[in-house]
Amino acid sequence: MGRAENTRQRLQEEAIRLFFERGFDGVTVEEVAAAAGVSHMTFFRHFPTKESVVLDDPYDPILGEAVARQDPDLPALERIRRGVLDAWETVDDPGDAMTRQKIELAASHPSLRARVWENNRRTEEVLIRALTETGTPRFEATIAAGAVMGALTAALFDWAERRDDTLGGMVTSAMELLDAMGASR
Amino acid sequence: MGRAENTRQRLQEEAIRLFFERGFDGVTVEEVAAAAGVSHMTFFRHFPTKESVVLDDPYDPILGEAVARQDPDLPALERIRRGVLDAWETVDDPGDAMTRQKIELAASHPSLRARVWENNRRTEEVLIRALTETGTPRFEATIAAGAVMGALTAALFDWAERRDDTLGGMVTSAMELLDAMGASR
DNA sequence: TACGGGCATGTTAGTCACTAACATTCTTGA
DNA sequence: TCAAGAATGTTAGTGACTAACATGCCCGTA
Repeated sequence: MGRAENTRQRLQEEAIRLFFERGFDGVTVEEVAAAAGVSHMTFFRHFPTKESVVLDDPYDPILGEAVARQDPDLPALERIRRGVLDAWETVDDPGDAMTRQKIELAASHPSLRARVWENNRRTEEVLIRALTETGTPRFEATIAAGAVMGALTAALFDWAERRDDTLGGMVTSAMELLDAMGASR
Repeated sequence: MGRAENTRQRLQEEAIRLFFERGFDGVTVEEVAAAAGVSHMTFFRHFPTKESVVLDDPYDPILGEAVARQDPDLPALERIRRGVLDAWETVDDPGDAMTRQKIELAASHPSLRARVWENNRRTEEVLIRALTETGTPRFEATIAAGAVMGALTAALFDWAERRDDTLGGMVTSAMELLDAMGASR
């Protein structure tokens, strides 16, 4: 691990620790940088915004590939739904303490939640591309991607507040519910 | 219209005009305030953030009531879907120029999009309440609300970029698509 | 009409996220 | 060992937003 990588990791750990202790607004970037033993400029060289030190998860490519892998004859919503479940199994243990803390933090503060949605936008674009490249009309792909990401994110924030299930269990039951919802017509 | 109301409206009109001319980042709050003939403090007394001068639409209660009105025996997703369509008809002409400009602006800039999502959160809570009060389990209501708002917002941003339909037409076909998606199992 | 109280606004002086420009110190390969 | 080049530091900003306090304006009432 190079010097930069090491600094980056220290910044992230100290940031999350401090945000948990005193809240996101209760800690300045200066303080995070000081705790990691660097100046505030170094913080911003590693993370473009204060929020991004909490939210830096690059799931997108895995998700896109998993969706692209589904049977093209299935409806769009179903392909994304199955892709999400497949991708979930691929990822190496997202149930660790650090990830849980990040999700809790993200759910706890407006400006962090807002960034989560902005990240989702990138993910939605990946999903839309995976679908349209296999024949789904663009608008349909857009709606399906929005619906799944909306449901998933709502579930994630709900989970962060209540935590009465594992992360994986929550994702699975969210997708199952979404599946069952359409079944009544 | 009182003095305050008048100031507020001037601020909003000047803000949207300037944001369109020079971009959201190309205009400072100072400049918006100056254009409206007030100081920057007055701006912040009327709008809590720079973003909120663009995003101040209180649809939520109408939507909540429309959803609550639907047949409780229908599945959650379907009740929200129908509620959205009903509420759309209730609202007095949301297809006017100002609204269109606001949506275009909102779609055009990351920090504005982020606020849209944060507003959606309030709307989702209203939807969840309307559903749970008529017997839908909480988690199911959460997923359904997230899915519909996710689909709707994705459609809205897509529309802002392409504008090859009316707003109302887009909302209707988005809801129809969402409806048709579940139909295949 | 004068006045008094409350509401809308102004002034000033901050804090904090974030950026640009330039200087300094490590680190690494030839 | 000695340059690059990478990583970091320093300094001086800009701009969103806040707190505290001062001023001006509009209203009903005496």
